[in-house]
Amino acid sequence: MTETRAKRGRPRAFDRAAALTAATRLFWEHGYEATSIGELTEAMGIRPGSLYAAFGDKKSLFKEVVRSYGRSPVGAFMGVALEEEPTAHAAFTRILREAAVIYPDPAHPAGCLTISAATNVTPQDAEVEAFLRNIRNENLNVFEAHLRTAQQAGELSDAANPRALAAYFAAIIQGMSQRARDGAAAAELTETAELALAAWPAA
Amino acid sequence: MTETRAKRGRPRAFDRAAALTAATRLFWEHGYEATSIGELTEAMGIRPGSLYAAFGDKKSLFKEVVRSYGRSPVGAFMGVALEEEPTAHAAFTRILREAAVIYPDPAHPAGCLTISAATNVTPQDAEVEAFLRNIRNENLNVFEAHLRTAQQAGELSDAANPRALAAYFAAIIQGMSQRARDGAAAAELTETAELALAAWPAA
DNA sequence: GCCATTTTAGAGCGCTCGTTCAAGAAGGCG
DNA sequence: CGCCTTCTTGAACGAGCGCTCTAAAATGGC
Repeated sequence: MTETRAKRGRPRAFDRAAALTAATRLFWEHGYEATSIGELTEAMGIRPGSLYAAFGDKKSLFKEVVRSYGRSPVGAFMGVALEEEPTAHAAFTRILREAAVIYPDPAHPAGCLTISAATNVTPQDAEVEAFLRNIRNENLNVFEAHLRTAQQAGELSDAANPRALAAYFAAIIQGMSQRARDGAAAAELTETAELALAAWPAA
Repeated sequence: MTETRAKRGRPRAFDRAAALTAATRLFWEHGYEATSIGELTEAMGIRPGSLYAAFGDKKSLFKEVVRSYGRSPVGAFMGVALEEEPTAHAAFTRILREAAVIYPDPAHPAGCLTISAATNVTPQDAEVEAFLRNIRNENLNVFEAHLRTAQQAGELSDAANPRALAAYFAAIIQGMSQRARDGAAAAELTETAELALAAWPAA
């Protein structure tokens, strides 16, 4: 399913990973419904038949894009910070500071794909909207769990509310993504990150 | 242009304001492109010809919806708070606390129309996206001007950065709107608002 | 060398989109 | 009343949508 070497049949003439990257860029920039199959095939350098043979329908392609994005450096930096930093405070500090630099990076479309790629959607694509919403709410649960663990370890004041703090960080991150899409530069977002960190409960 | 009494000709058979409200609800819920003329005419209780005669094309209708929303209680609460509260701190406290209650209010679609109604858009409707983005960035400028004035009046520490503080509040408000659309209740958003207010610079 | 298998290119499917048009209906005004 | 103006209705326009189909082309296995 992942990288099975085709034995029989005509070999694929295009780079599947490169095509997926091109699709990612389009969905990231314009969102799910505002990206047409025609734009996708042109950017991916293939014809519709090849797209449907390699990725299934548009919905499947989008979900594969989202999964691939979640494994990429830009999409996974939060999980990496939570894993690598020794304390919760260090982890969230790093998350906000990195988001401030990553979100407006001109090397890719602004903001976070998971946050902004399926916000305006027709009723028949509500499933796609829910797919991303579930990821966002699951990330919030990861934040909460991490903060709760930190509290039990004594890193975080007993008076603090892990769920409330997690929701606060989720909101500021989503806001920073939106601001990046509205043109905010890394300098502004870094100031926002520093101000946001003032909410960390006093020891 | 606003409410000119029609003198000659067949009178309009529908309530223009009620139709605008119905359109507002749809655009608010699904966004600009994900709302079709067919859905609009059905919700407004009119036929396409009547829509085009009364509101112009889809873009014009949307812009009128946005302007009308900006004059409604839900759309204007920030400006009201800035105008009514005696200090900048009181104003932003009120803005965040009210947003926490208004955004998830089930009496209307979740979140802020200006923030979320044109985020995913095809290239040919980029103008509509820019129309909302300009409003958001203009609101940010209003925040900054208000904070700058407060600083000159001695309400805000000289060490504070009005632009950075304005951008921070803009980000948290946009994040709260997104969280409301993701299902966050007033209780969670109120906690977020209180945490966000911790960023206010010490006197 | 042929067959089975897979991918390719390109045309085209049914459907919905935003928008327009022609004809009829409903009021004010002479 | 009959005219002028405006609104309503319902059908229809061209364009683009997601997706599929047919044939030809390109490989490995026998």
